Amino acid sequence: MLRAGMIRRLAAGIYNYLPLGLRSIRKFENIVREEMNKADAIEMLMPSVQPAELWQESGRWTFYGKELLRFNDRKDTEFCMGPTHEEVITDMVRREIKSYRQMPVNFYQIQTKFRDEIRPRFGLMRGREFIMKDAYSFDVDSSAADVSYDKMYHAYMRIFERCGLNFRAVEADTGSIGGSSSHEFMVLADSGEDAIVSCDSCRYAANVEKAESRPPQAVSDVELLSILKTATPDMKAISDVAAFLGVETNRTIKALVYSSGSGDFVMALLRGDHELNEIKLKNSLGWNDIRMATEEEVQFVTGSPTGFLGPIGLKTRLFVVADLFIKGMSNSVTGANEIDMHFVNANLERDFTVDRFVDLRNVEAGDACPRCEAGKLEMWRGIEVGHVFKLGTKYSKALSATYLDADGKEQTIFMGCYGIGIGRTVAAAIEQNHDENGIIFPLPIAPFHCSVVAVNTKDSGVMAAAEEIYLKLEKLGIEVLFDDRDERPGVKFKDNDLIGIPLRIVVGSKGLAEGKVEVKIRATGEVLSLPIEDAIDKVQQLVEEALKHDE
RNA sequence: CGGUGAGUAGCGCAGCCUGGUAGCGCACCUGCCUUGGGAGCAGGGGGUCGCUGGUUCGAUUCCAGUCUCACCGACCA
Repeated sequence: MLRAGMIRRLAAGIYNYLPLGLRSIRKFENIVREEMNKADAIEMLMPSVQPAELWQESGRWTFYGKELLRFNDRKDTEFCMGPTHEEVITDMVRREIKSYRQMPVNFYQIQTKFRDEIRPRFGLMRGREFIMKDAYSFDVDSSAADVSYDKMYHAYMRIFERCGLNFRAVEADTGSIGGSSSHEFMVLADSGEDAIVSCDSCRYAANVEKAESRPPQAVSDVELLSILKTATPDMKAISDVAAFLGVETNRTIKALVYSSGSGDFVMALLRGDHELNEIKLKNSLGWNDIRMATEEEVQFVTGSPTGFLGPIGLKTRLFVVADLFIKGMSNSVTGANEIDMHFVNANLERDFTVDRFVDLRNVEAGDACPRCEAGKLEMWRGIEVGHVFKLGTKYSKALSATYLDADGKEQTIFMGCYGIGIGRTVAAAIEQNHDENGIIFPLPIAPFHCSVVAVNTKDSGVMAAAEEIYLKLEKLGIEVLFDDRDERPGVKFKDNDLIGIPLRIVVGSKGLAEGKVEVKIRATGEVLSLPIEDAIDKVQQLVEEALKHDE
């Protein structure tokens, strides 16, 4: 986008939207608006500056951390730049909605938000200031909220389908927004920041952060060998230990110590060749924060340096959670909590105990699908462009947003919230659709549908024909960019390719002598030499086809 | 916040080690020429060398501090 002159950086993570970029953004906004309206959501606009007291009321003033940009006004009252609007909308709704008869209702807005990201990058993909569509639904109870959620889910499907994007809706972790369940909408692109999996035979799809792993049936009747303590000098990594002892890494158990940041520690056990999913661990413990324990902390709680940790012979009482796969393991290798020592033939129950079994590992490509018998998981990279949440009563309770039901009893409102990163979606569309010459915009969000290039601006015949075509197309409601710059043809072609206009009509003196112009389709590279009127018809037909969508 | 690197013309860079009044490519302006895939020739404009202080007769260059940015890690639509 930077190269194509669509945006320009003003400060770290903060961008100017140039005319071309803005056109694309507006295009997408309008698609979002149409589909939201169609799904019975009502547009409104909330301020980007929000009072601290609302955030204190919901408890997120302290919870949200540093990416909430805070500041004081002249009276020293605290404010923040809104990173999201749950508090504001809930505050509004608790004043306005009093009766079950006022629901269901869904409000949305397209607003600039600000999150003071630690590390903004990739242009609009992860800016600090960004445009977002957010919607909030309010319902009388959980099942009504599910209906609202489904409506939004399907509206989102339509939105991204209309943009011609290759995407997946996946189950996701709810992060700091909270709530009971959520789906993310992921545009598939190799440069995506998120890893997602989908089943090759059923409809299961999830973010790797969330994706469930299915352990194999526990193998019974394995002869338990007697446990042995063995010297493993300087063997810290699982691969080293396994190689040294001559076993596969999947016969080893690795132990990791994590800290809540507020004095709590936990030991997590995983099969040696598996990877810990910190989010699963965090959620299973109900912690707000999680980080790996430091070398000193590990020494303190286990009495051993890292690299030789295990569940046997811990120095202090430590809560031990184990991945589900641990259940099925026997005669395993594990650290002895002593420098340069490991146990072999360690067995659950006999040699060590586990406080809780939880799904802790990251799934991998090829894993069995957690939902169906036949399926295997495939892995993709994706860019998160939309996210829908069932919030339940998290905010309505905190801010006491209630209504009176048919019996006149006070009830808590059930909420849902639904976001789409506007700028990010446009950026993701480009990420998914480009080649070495530049952007290949899907027509519905391209800044223009078609361009008209006059090869030689000094040739009055060419200019007249080009202008005529331009005017005729405009009259047909097609968005046309007229490139009448006095530049060499090569320059104009390159620029057209770069900014990704889907269709291009080239008017040159040679073709014009035969009454023909050229229509080029950016996506396929297809070139058609047609008489002027046919070319116009062709463009109109292609544009209509691309904009068509189910009502 | 941690690690790394960089701030010199609009953009990309050189110069700095070994102090002596700043240069290259692209872009820009003028003229000629050229017009189907980023042409050519000639001429021209443009810099408080990130900022502050120090050393020195003299600092883009050496020293100290400071700010900003980029890349890599933990957070996120």
